[in-house]
Amino acid sequence: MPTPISAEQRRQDRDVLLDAAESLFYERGVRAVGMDEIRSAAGLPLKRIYSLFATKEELVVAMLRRRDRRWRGSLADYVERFDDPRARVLAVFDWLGRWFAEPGFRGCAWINAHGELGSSSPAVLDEVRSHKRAFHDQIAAWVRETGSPAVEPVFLLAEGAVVTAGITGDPAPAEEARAAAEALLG
Amino acid sequence: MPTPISAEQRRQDRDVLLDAAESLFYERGVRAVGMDEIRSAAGLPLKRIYSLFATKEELVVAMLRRRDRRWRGSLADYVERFDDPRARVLAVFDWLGRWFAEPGFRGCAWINAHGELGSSSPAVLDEVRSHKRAFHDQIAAWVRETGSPAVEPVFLLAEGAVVTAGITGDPAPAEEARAAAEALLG
DNA sequence: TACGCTAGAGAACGATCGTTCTCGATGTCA
DNA sequence: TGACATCGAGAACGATCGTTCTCTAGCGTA
Repeated sequence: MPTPISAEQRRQDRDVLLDAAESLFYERGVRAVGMDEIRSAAGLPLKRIYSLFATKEELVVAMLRRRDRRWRGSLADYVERFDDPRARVLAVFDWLGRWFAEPGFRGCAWINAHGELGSSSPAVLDEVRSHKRAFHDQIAAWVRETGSPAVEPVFLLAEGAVVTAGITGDPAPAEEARAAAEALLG
Repeated sequence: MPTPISAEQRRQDRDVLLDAAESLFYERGVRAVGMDEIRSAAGLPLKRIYSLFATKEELVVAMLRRRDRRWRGSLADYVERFDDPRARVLAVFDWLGRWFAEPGFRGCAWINAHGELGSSSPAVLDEVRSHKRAFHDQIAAWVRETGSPAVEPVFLLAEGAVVTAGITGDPAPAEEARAAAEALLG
């Protein structure tokens, strides 16, 4: 066999590819970014890209899935450094506030993907719904620990803050939502 | 002059065109819908379309603007049939719940447009921001009438409910947000 | 009636899309 | 060393995009 590609090389290429795809898709939207641009950003031959993901749609789904793992992992890491259940719930909004203030923040990648592709790609729709369900359940578990029944309001406040900060470019909704959550937790 | 087009014909064509564009864009996203499809849905020659709007982007902006007038008008009509300030704020969520339950509901057209075009079209971005500001200010005025300072939380709850109902397809967030608003108004 | 203009229908244009194919280079095994 | 499998680079493909152009039909005016 001449020059086969190692499993490790594949994993590494996959990561590089997903990095490029994620930042381009997030920045400009999915349909606005062509495969050629992803290719040049990733520095990978098109052939290799299509050997890793058969279609652009698969690449989008894989990118959303990896982003979900990282995004929710980072959130959990931040939140669970606190011991007090109430502090944990409020920490969610602090974490969101930091995220909103990051340069290039442009709202929620899943909400954006849903608006653009939700009606034409069942696979993307599934991925978006499963991310939102997971985020919801994460919040629900933390809220329940406080003994408060305000699970849904806290989730809706978080979603509202993400969307509003994404559109206005102002991270203030994180603090506003945090204050409201504080009041709702009682 | 041979067969010139009356101002009234233009207005009527404009409406038919915006109707077709609005439903197609809302249903499938902007980039997913081509001008030819809009043409056949509107039953208008391409030439007329481009005499009404010079570019697709202008058509999108005009469609968002007209939708904003209608959407906020319908909300205000519903809400302002109530006299009690508190009832008015809660009525916002009832109105949202009815909207969520409509067939074909697919979230907020402005949030969707923002995710898809916000980073590539300044005109669309402006339109989205101005709609959100107007909706925010509408809610703010109603909340202030109750004497409660909970302006931002009520707005964030509404936004969170719209986004969540749009993704899950379940209108329940309207009631959940309504209950939370009720608690926050005190 | 003949002319001038505009509207309609849709072909055409150049660009770009996602995806596949070609082809020469490269390195491995018999 | 020679045969061959696989790779990278990017041309090529067919489809589709937004937009413009062509051409004919038909009306209003002289």
